[in-house]
Amino acid sequence: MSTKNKILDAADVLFADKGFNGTSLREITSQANVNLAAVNYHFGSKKELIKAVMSRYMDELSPQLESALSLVCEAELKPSLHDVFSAFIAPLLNLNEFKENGTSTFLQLLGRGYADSQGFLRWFLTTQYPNVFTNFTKAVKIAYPELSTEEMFWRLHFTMGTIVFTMSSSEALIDIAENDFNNKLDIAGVIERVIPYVAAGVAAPITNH
Amino acid sequence: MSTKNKILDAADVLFADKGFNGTSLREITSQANVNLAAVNYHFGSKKELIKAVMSRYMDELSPQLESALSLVCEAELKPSLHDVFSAFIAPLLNLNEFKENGTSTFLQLLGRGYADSQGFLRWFLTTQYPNVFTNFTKAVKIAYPELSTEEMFWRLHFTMGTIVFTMSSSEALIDIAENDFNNKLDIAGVIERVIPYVAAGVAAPITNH
DNA sequence: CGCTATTTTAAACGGGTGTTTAAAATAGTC
DNA sequence: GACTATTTTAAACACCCGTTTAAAATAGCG
Repeated sequence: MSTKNKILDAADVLFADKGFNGTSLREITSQANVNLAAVNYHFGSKKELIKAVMSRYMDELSPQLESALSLVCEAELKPSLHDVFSAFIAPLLNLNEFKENGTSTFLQLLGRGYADSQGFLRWFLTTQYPNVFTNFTKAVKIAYPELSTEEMFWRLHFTMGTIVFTMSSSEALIDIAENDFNNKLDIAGVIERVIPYVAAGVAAPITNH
Repeated sequence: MSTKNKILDAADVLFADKGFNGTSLREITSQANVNLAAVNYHFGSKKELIKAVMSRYMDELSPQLESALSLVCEAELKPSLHDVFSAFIAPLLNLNEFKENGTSTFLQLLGRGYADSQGFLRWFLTTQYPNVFTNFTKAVKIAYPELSTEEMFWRLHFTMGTIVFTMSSSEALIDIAENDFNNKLDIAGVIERVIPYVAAGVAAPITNH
């Protein structure tokens, strides 16, 4: 395997686990069994490495997500919000074939990206992969046309928050759930539980402000 | 003002803004106009300072929260989930009188605590202030008795995630919303919008797994 | 005032950080 | 096989970190 990929593989697990600021290049390179200077040689800087880690997932995910969402939009029957959110399941779970534990790693990385480094990663993702966002809002608009654009903006960000936060602490939550309820879930089980929640949240009745 | 309070006031704003790992003691002490060594003199270590920052808010918040929740539980009419979540509004907004921008600062800190430092703050809060959690689940149980304990566990954590994540990026979101919709919200406005969302999420119909 | 206890201060400590350098090793090509 | 281009390496760089030290300043009190 190339040095570049060895670094990426070591980096995304460590980044997901301990955050971007919480992971040093020395941890990454010793985990990857490569020289410290290799990161700056191949990627230029730590910041560029972070972008590369995210891009590897997004390049895999975003085409699948776009086609799944357009399938929902062009269906014969008007899709429900549950349909729209369910469109995310298959592409997300496919990341597990792309890389071991790919789904939870990616979602944890997403959570880290929103918390760390005051939003530079949010800017990177929304400017680099805008279609995912626009297609998603389009699908929601079809499923729930009464929702104003502003209300939708807020509810989609609440949804983003729910997913991202849940996944970034999913390992801890899965452990607690196993201890307290003797019910061993995996990441697919968590997704199964969060979809009805966010679908109902977005579908909440409109209140006057 | 005492050195101790000058440190606490500077620390919680910086912690909320840049995270615990992302804020150095030197930033804090120079912002507070005190000597670097004062942190270790008055608090012992950075970790203890973090606990002290959180405790200052929790000691103010948790009694109000407990009484608001018991009021909901002991009402004549069976409370709705919306009632339960609305019980949080007043105590949270009261933090603005306790300290400038107290509400959003505290909620941002909560979000940081869940992301940073692999959950030591979650442990600290749940062991130090367990009544908030038990009273809350009790209230939800009354409002929605059909929900199994396990399903409730998950939905309450989804809710926690929604709130915490939203608030930790609330400033950025408020800015975007103002630009795109010419609608200047404050933190109370965001809370007003998130309550229907989480109430509907927790109230979502039960699915079979 | 004089004495003790508390608090503040400047300086240093040991260690970790991302990044750069220049030499050594390897790969690719004529 | 010689020569260039790419990649890897060990070492150093300059800087920031949390913490500790011991002296100086201040406060409290009989």
